[in-house]
Amino acid sequence: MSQVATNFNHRTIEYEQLLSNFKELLKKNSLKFTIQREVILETLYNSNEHLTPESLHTLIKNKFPDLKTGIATIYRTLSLLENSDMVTFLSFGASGKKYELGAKKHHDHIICTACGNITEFVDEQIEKRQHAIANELGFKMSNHSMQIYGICKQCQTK
Amino acid sequence: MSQVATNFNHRTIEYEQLLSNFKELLKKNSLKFTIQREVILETLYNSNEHLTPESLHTLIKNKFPDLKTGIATIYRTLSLLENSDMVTFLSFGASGKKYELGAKKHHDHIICTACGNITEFVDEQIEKRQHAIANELGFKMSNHSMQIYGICKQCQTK
DNA sequence: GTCGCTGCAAAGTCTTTGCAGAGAG
DNA sequence: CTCTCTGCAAAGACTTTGCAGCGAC
Repeated sequence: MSQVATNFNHRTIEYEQLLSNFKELLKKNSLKFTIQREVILETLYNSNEHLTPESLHTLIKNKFPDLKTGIATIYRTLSLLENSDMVTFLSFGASGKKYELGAKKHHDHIICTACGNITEFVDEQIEKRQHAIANELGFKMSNHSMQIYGICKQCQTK
Repeated sequence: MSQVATNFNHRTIEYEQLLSNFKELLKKNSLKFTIQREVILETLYNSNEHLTPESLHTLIKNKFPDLKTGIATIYRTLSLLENSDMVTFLSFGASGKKYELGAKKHHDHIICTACGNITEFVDEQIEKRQHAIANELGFKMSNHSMQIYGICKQCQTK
């Protein structure tokens, strides 16, 4: 186990669970558990934001300057996580892909077009209708997402 | 007026309306109405698909081989249309941006992850809830979008 | 005639890939 | 010890920009 890990400050039962899922996934595919992969997962977990590959990279470089993590590794790990459904990417607006941990409960997003902030929400009625619609159209639904765009309270008062 | 235009086969009142909005928009900004811009608008209008810049370019090259429309012009025109809200882009899945005319009535999308096809739909209940949610969260809603991902009927039987 | 537009090619971004050495199992 | 990972740099894919000649008005 890595030295680095002992520096993390937001370790929780939830995170331990996530980490062990990840390790299991790796083992099942004869992949290796490396410091880089751990740091990426942990950073995604500890961030409240939705991260781009670039911002993830910067965060990691700042927190672990000695690790010299390459951007290519970030991309490789994100797509590994994405293919294993541990992470979901959002591609709202202009600014490229943003990633979030998919382990979290399903939710939708409401995005402020002024400040770029993203708030999460869930609405049961909408969830139900989405299933109904997929059925009506003969689709076998695997996933869904919804975004509302607007101006948030704070930006309205500015 | 261009020679080219007389070749189009799906001219409708709706299209004429769209075209005249476009011309007005151009005039207002002292921009010029060119054959290329006309062809792009018309091709977007006549296509039932959601087009990528690349696929738009190919369509146009095939239909008007003499025009030698450059890909750069496609990009420039799409972003002009986008900034004027005449066109909306969707960025589902992996395959980059797809554009659709925004003049059409609002609708959501259900996407087959096997064949990539996109079907449009509208659901009143969902529309209502979206407005309600934005209100609850103090957002001034400007727009929203929803996607359902799954496997379509045809792909299920394959 | 003026001034914006276009195609082309070059330059930018963002993302992926090849490779040789490092490191997990 | 084996075989996957990693960082680096080079290559790709996609998009934007600079420029000189063309064309709408």
